[in-house]
Amino acid sequence: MPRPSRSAPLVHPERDQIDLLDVLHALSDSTRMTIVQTLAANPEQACGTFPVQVAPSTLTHHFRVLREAGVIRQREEGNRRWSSLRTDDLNDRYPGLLDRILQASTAP
Amino acid sequence: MPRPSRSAPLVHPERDQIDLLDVLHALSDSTRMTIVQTLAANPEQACGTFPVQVAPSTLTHHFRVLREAGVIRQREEGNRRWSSLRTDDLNDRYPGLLDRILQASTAP
DNA sequence: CTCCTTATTCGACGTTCGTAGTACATCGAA
DNA sequence: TTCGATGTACTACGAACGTCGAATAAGGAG
Repeated sequence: MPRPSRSAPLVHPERDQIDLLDVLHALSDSTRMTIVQTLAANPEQACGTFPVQVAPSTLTHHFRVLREAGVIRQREEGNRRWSSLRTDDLNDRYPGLLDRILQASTAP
Repeated sequence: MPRPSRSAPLVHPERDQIDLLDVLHALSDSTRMTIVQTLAANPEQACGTFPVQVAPSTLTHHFRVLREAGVIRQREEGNRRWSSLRTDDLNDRYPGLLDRILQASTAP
């Protein structure tokens, strides 16, 4: 099936359904960590504007992993898909976790 | 090869060599998370005394993943292998990370 | 010494993962 | 309308993962 656009809405877990192990797994990949770091600096960003060197289909896969883990939220606008960190939801469910991980990701 | 005991020492990464993505990956498995939670409550514990329902060889595998990620330290004493959290090393390299993850792991 | 406990290595199995190529649908501009 | 840009779905493949059983080795108790 091609891109469903308006027919099939994007799947996002509820705040209370976010699973810690899924979050940790989602963040344990270098490409996805780069995506999250980029989103931490830019509140909202289109898919194709991330500094990663992977094929577009691979990028789609990583965005889905992050989205289904509850780390990011995606919304469609025209032809683009905008991604943003679910900072509030994550801070509410796992206080301070995201900040610590992002801080740790900058260690040498 | 059977257990090398004294010949091949256990492999532990140096404090500065601990990689965040390896840590997150190590903690993204439920069995290993249970191990870490148990070690957080008990300072040192023998391998066979953890509340997990897996085969001994599987347990050995999980301990190796945690050890090579730098999450735990293992030392041999007689016939037993004692495991402990590398709390100081982790706190020094990634301040607060372990505490946040452990705190998050208790969320309903 | 013999036996049991502890924990390992090895090999095997299914599953999941990261990656890419191809085809395709949508949008916007020329 | 045509065309390019954007991003996805599907498919496939090799690698890594979680799991286990069997064989093995070392230590401790009898």
